[in-house]
This record gives sequence, C-alpha cells and structure tokens, in this order.
Amino acid sequence: MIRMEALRVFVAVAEHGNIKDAAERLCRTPSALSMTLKQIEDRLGQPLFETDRKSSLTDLGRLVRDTGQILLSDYDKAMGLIEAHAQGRAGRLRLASVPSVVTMLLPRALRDFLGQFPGVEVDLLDTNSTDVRELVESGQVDLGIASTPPPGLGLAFEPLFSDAFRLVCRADAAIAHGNGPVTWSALEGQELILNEPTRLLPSPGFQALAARARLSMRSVTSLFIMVQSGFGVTILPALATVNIPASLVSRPIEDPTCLRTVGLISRDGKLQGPLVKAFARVFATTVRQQITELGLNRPH
Amino acid sequence: MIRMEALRVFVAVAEHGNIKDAAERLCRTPSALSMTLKQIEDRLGQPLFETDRKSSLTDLGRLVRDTGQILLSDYDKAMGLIEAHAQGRAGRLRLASVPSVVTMLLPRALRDFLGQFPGVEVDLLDTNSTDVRELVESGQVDLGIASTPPPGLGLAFEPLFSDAFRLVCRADAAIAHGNGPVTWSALEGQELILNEPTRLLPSPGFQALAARARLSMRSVTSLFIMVQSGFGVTILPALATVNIPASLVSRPIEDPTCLRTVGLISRDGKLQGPLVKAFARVFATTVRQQITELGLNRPH
DNA sequence: GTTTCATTTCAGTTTTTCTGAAGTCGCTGC
DNA sequence: GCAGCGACTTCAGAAAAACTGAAATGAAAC
Repeated sequence: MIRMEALRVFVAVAEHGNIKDAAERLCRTPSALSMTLKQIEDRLGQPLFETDRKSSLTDLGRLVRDTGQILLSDYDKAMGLIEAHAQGRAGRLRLASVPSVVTMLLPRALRDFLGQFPGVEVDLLDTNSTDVRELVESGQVDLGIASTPPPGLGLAFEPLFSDAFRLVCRADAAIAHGNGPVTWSALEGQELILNEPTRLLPSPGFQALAARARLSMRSVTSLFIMVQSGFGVTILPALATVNIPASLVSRPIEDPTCLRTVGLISRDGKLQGPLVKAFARVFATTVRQQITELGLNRPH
Repeated sequence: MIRMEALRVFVAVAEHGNIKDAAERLCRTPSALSMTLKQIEDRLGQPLFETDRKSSLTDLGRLVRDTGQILLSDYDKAMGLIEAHAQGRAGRLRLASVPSVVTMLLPRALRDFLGQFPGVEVDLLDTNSTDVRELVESGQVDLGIASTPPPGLGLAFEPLFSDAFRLVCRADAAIAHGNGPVTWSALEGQELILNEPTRLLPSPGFQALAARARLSMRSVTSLFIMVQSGFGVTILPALATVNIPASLVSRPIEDPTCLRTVGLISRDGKLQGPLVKAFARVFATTVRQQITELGLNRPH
C-alpha cells in the first residue's frame, strides 16, 4: 500500500514535471523525493515516469496522479473540517435557556458569537429552569442557561448574575402606587399568580403567600393576560419585567432573599468542547456589559 | 495533519470500542495504539473519547470516525484500483492487427485473455501492416500484430509465425487444377490483382508479375468479388485463404521466399506495461496451438 | 478492600525517513 | 566529439518516528 505522504510526493513531482521544484515546495531534498518515487515504483512493479527526467508520465503514472489528486484533496478538505471542529471554528452548539434570558440577553450574545464563528450553527431551545437542567443532564443540549440547580445532579453551575424578583400588577391597582419596595405584609390580601421562575423560590415571605395561590401560568404571555384581567398579581425576576405591557407596572420587593441567580449549566463539572467554552466566554462578556443597563446584580 | 495510519488506528479503536481488540486486528501492541491516539488528541487539542475506556466517543470523535471511515475506504479502493492496473488486472489494451489475424487467430486469443483478466478492456483496430506499424509508432495503440516492419523505425518485432502465400483463383479457372505447387511461369498469362498483404513482398517472381498488375484492392472482400467476377487471380497469405468463398480455390506457390512473417510490433524495443506483456504471452500460446491446425509455419 | 483488567507511561530498540556528498546519465554548446 | 552542465540517483550516516515490553495507573468488579 502506498503511503499518503508518498502519494503527496509523487503528485507534486508529476505536477511540477521535475524533482527539484517539487522538492523545494515540499521542503525536502531531491534525494528524499527520488527515494520515495523509487519506493512507489518498486511496490507497484511498474514505472510511473517514461524516463529518468520526470517530465512525462506513463499510463499508470497518469492514473496514480489523477487518483492521487482526488484522494489528497479529499483528505486535506476532511482534515480542515476536522480541525475546524476541533478548534471550534465549525460545528453545532445546542443551547437551552430560560425565556427571560432569551429575550433580554441572548440576542446580543448570539450576534457576537455567530459573528466570531462564521462556521458555527446554534440550536436554541427556550424552556423553564427545570427542563433546562434535564436537557443538559441528558446530553440533549451542550449548555444550559438557568437559575442555580439543586446540588447532587452532577451538573456544574457557573453563576453570571443575580436577579431580584419584582411585583407585577395592574397599573390601576392600589398596590401599584407607593414609595420604595413592597413588603410581604402589604401583599397579604392579594391573590398571587404563580409562574415558572417562582418555583423553588425559598423566601419564607413568598412561601406563605404562595400557599394560598390558586393559579399557575407556564408562559409569561399568559401570565400577563391573567394579571391584566384582574385575577391577581404576580412576581417575576427583574429581567422578565423590563418589557411588561403598558397596562402593568412592576415594583421592587423588600425581601433581599427573593432573588434568583442565573448562570451556565454544564455536564460533568467540565465545560466540554471548544464551542461550549467559546460561547460561555462570549456570553459572560455580554452579560457583564448588560448587567448595569438592565439593573441586574453581580452574582453573590 | 493527522497521518493516514493514525486515522486507521483511531477508526479501528472506535469500531472495536477498546484498544486491545483493535491492537490485535492491526497486529500492534496496545501501547502503540494508545500512543497514536494520544498523538491525534494532542494535535487536535480535544479528546476523541469520553473516558479512558474507549467505548464512547465525543462529538469530535464521532466526526473523525465517520470522516475517517469514508476517507479510508476511498483510499483503499483507490489503491486497489491502482494495484490492479499495475499488475495488469485492470486497464485498457489498445491493439492493432492485420485482418487475417483478426479473423483467424484473435478470437481464441481474446477469449483466453479476457477470461484471465476480467477487469481488462480491449480496443481492437484492424488495418493493413503499414498502418499497424504507424499506430504503434505514434503510440495510438499499445501493441500491433503485423508482418515484419522495415528496420530503423524504432520498433521491436517479435516473430510468431510464417505464412506462405497461395494463389487464389476461380474454381472453374484452368489454373485451379493441377498437381503440386504453382510456379510463377504457370502464371505468366494471368492478370494479377494486388492487395495489401502483397505490398513490399520481395520475391522476384512475384515482382515481375506485379509490375503488370492493373488492379489493387484494399479489402479482402472486394478482392474476392473481383476474382469471382473474372478480373484475374490474386495471391494471399495462407491464413487469409482458409475461409475463401466456395466459388474460389487456393493453391500453394512453389517459391519458398514468397511468404510473410507475422509477429508482435511494439515501441522502443521493450514491451511496456503489464497488459501488453500479458497479452503477448497469451497470444503467443494461442498461435503455437493453432499453428499446425491452420497450416502455418514456425517463424524462420 | 482487594482483585482484575484495560489503558497509559516510559525507556530502549527497531524501523523509517532524511540529508549531503559522490556518482551517473543525458543533453547542450563549443 | 568531448567538456560542461543540470537533473537525477545512490550511498552512508544522522535524525526522526514508531514500536515493544515492563512497570505504573486507574477504573470497574467481586
């Protein structure tokens, strides 16, 4: 079997028509090429060139040259692709994120990332924190963006920012008006509508209120409709309240424990793959830039 | 750049799911494979396997395995093809031959040859001896079958058989009947029709007769038509008289110099290419077998 | 915790490839 | 016809690469 490197030598000589030029291009001495060519001819048992001067090929030589050119170009192309994937210049990154981050933070991060890595494709899935964790855990996505996962799941969490919960109510509600943060006691008589981000929220003040809640909405859109329709008030992370409808208002809540910490969730405690690492870097940068613009906090 | 042999090692390990079995198949020690895999991973800067145990691949590993399988199979196929050509098990053989040999000797030779070399294609051109030589000389065919070429053309000639010329005339002609070989003097009064095989025939008895000839036919078919139509008699190599029409007869000629020697004509004095050599061998064998059947002679 | 088995690491050996010098061959110009 | 030149080949030694066997490591099985 002819080695790939020998084939490369032969094709170079066949293309240049002489050993000297080919040797220069391959950064070898003519004697090295001469020996390699001899090796091929010995193995095949037939000459590849008409004469000692390497300007004209035999029929077999032409066959080997034509075949070799295709083989080498395929090989080099494939190696380029593999190296592009290895270096993260190509490939597919599967992401899962909570909706508020998709809306407010990901557009800028994705624009930067896709710009920096033109060969890369991104699959984005938006769902709640629990599903994000499961998708990462099961390997269906490479990286998740969600709030702190419970420990002991074999997931690594890299916090990026903290996001205080705010009260969301109708603009014409009594509770909508007031100075400073709202207290839990001020919400005593209110009907609370639960939603995904509030699941597992540990704050005792919230828990007390949540125990009485009768409605729970999956999507933020439905949530806003319900609040607008007068079914009650809700609380949402600050990030999710930036673009609330004009008929609603949001107010800060006094309880400092009533917050979520959002970050990157990955498997096995290590960020695998160059694309994951690269995206994590780009996203962290974007978040740092937007943290003050959007009124978020550094993770504690 | 990953070497082809390294790729082969990786694909084998990926397919077997462990180093030990792959090492056995490749006739190497596990440590050799381990080092090769490490080399690839170092070069790519990324792991190819999920763990030390080589049972599960990373995304990159899957890409390299899939790409590598295609690359390796293409490579092996191409090498097989090249070796088949080098060994004469595949390729195209271009032949030129005089018509009498095509008719009487080539069918059996070609049947044997094509049977022995299933991957080989043959291009056959039948024409006169002069054209056969030119086709060989110009490289348009690989091998010619014709009578002895004049020296000094850079052509090699390997004689295969001698073929005495015979008189061909109408069955109802006076000259058709007689005992033993015909003499030139017996042909004194006859009109002679020339043809391709008689060109350059050196026999003086023939030359004297040919000087008076007024007709010359290119094809044997036309020649027979003319003889049948009573335009005269002709002489042809014995091989060309085996299947003459029933209305014609052939008789031997007394002149022992009135013969042609047929053989293989090739370029440069060397039989280039394994197919040419192989065909020459097969053809020589066929001719030896048929030499007595057809009343030919060993070349003198 | 111990055993077992696959893999890795390491040092030394073998194989392969490369280089530079010397030699061969064919072509060109005198 | 023969010296000179350029291209290629051959050779011996040097350098690089790959391979082996033994020992170490490390993960799974008992």
